[in-house]
Amino acid sequence: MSLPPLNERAQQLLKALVERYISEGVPVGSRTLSQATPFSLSPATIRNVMADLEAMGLIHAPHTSAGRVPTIRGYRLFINQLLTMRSLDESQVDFLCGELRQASSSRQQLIETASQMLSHLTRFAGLVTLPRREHARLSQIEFVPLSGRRVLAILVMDDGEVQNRVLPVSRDYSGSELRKYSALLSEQLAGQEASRVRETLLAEMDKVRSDLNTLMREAIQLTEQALDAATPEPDLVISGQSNLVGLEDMGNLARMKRLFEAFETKRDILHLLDQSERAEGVQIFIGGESGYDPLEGCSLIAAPYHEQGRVVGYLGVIGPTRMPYDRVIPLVDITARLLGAAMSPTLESEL
Amino acid sequence: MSLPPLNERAQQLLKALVERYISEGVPVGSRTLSQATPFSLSPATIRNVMADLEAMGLIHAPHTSAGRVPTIRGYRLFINQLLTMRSLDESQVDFLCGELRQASSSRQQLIETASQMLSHLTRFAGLVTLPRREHARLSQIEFVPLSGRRVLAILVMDDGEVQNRVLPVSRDYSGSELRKYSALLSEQLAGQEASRVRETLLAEMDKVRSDLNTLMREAIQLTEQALDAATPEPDLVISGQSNLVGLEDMGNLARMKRLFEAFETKRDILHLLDQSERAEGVQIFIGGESGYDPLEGCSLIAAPYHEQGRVVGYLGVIGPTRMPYDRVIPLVDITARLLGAAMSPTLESEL
DNA sequence: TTTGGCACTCCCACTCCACGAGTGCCAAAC
DNA sequence: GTTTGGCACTCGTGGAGTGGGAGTGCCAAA
Repeated sequence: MSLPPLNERAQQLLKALVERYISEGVPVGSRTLSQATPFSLSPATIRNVMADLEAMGLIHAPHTSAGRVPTIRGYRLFINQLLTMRSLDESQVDFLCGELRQASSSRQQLIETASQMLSHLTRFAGLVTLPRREHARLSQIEFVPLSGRRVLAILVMDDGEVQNRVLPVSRDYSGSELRKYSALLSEQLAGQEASRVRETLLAEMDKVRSDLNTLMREAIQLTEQALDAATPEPDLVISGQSNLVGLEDMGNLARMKRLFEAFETKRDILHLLDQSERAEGVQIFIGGESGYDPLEGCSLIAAPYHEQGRVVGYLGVIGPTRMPYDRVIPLVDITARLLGAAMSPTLESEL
Repeated sequence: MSLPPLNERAQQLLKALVERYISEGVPVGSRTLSQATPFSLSPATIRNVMADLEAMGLIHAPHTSAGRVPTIRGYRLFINQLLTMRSLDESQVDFLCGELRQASSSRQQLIETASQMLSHLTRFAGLVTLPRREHARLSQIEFVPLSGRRVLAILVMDDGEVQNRVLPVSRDYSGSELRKYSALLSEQLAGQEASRVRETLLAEMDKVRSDLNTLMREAIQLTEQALDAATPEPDLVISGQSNLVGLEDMGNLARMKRLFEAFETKRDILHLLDQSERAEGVQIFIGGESGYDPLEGCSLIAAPYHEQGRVVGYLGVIGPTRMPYDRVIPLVDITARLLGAAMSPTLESEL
């Protein structure tokens, strides 16, 4: 697969070509490149090199008498080895910081702000997954009676996250009865990780099965129902989709339609983001590289973000494959850090 | 403005023309119309009538030798006076019913399902506003201590709606202290309409101002903070936006971009929906009729939906102005009714 | 190994043209 | 007075043809 390593000159020429193509959006010819490059080589020499690069599948000519355009493999090599990052615009970082700080009172708001910032600062689409709450600790359970054989269950996590759900039940419960259950269970379960609660419940259930302690039994049943109902789908906040409408290099309408369908489904994009689990830093998916069709012509720049030192979600940017990676990558990186910091107030000194 | 009323024949011709244009999407000529119309008139006669219709601003020729296309005024007349509704497809109604029933356990789910159904059944974009909860009654207030001088306030409404918010506070509160406040306030406020609670609080505050009853004072202050924070923006759920991508008669990309920006902003569309407050039934906004630019080329079919006999929100469809009104209008109508029924379980017999 | 030269290819924008659909108008027919 | 057929006219559409320009590959000379 990987051919003999490129020599220095070929690398520099590829770099110049990709940069030029990204900034201009037009196939790059040998003449152009000979002017834009530091070693003064004649167009003819450059043509020879370009022929090699094409043979290696790094660049490609749309037609005989056009310049060259990077292939996906070319972009990949460029990003992995040749890209020199731009330093972040300080005013942008300040802006980002400020907006996140302002939104830091609510988790939901924080996520939405981060997504909007990503789209606003890149002029592409911003994505942020909602944080996984597996490791949050249960702090309190409340049951509230509703009319018509329904009970409202409220699970409060120690970080202020609240999940609630209406449970259909088989008989009416009084408020005071439910308060008893709440007290009973809060005592039993408070401080446990939500993911552990189920086990504890099962164990507890075993204990009381033969028992005639129906009170405890009902309490446990209610809680199980609540847990079942309250485990939410992982979700995704997308902003600035409209930025992608009418970008000339997003290709034809049919492709754009598929992309927007993917935005609505969310599922596949979430799945893709999860793949960046392995890596710690910024990950880049180019075009349909990952076998995911709707992203053809697009790239996804993604990074995990942390809370209390644990990866809880991902954020990123979707834009055309021909995007200024040198600006976008650092931006995604810093946004992930800042969001993490904003979500872990005790560790705010981290940055 | 409104010229002498059209005679029967002109009306029928206009009707035929609009129907034809909606189904074919191509300017309609006199020859075509003469074949498609019951009274057998020659093309020449029809041309005379069409000249009249054009003079009245009801139809319009894109260029000299093209057929005619309805103007906005033409569509308006068609919809108000000439349109014959199609009866609903029974299998569609069944489907709709089933999906809504399945989602009826959660309000949020119900809204999302309704929106998706609208977009799925029309193949355009579906909109549903979140229900206004002004008249919901407060059922319970809870405060939960969090780390770092933060308190979580939870407002539970009697219909199972829960609003919660993290409040930054000036000192740490203990759980037992907060429980006292909860009890105090729930007693005081439970059963009141949320919109009234603020008044009550103000009155109460007056009473205790000079008093040294700091407990009550703090409780009131916390509640006020919670109320301030918990009044959510009215929001809008949009589905099937991608259905509008690449619809040939949505015009150019720039227009589509504006439309998608409007979808992201939501505010203006919400505002527009609110205008249908006056009317009880289905309302139709054609193109930029309402002076709202981004909808140029589109129409909005909207209807209010009810809960317990009160209008609490709106739903509708956005599609190209050239849409099959005879199918979409009844669909929006029935969806509004079904959603209302699903949200008012006690009145389920309504349908 | 690099370079200049040269023939070649292909896209793009432009023009020209024929065709067809549809119109407006007029005079004849009903 | 209304309806109709006829006719000249207009205009968009699509295909063919054309010249220019950009860029290439290859070759022979430096």
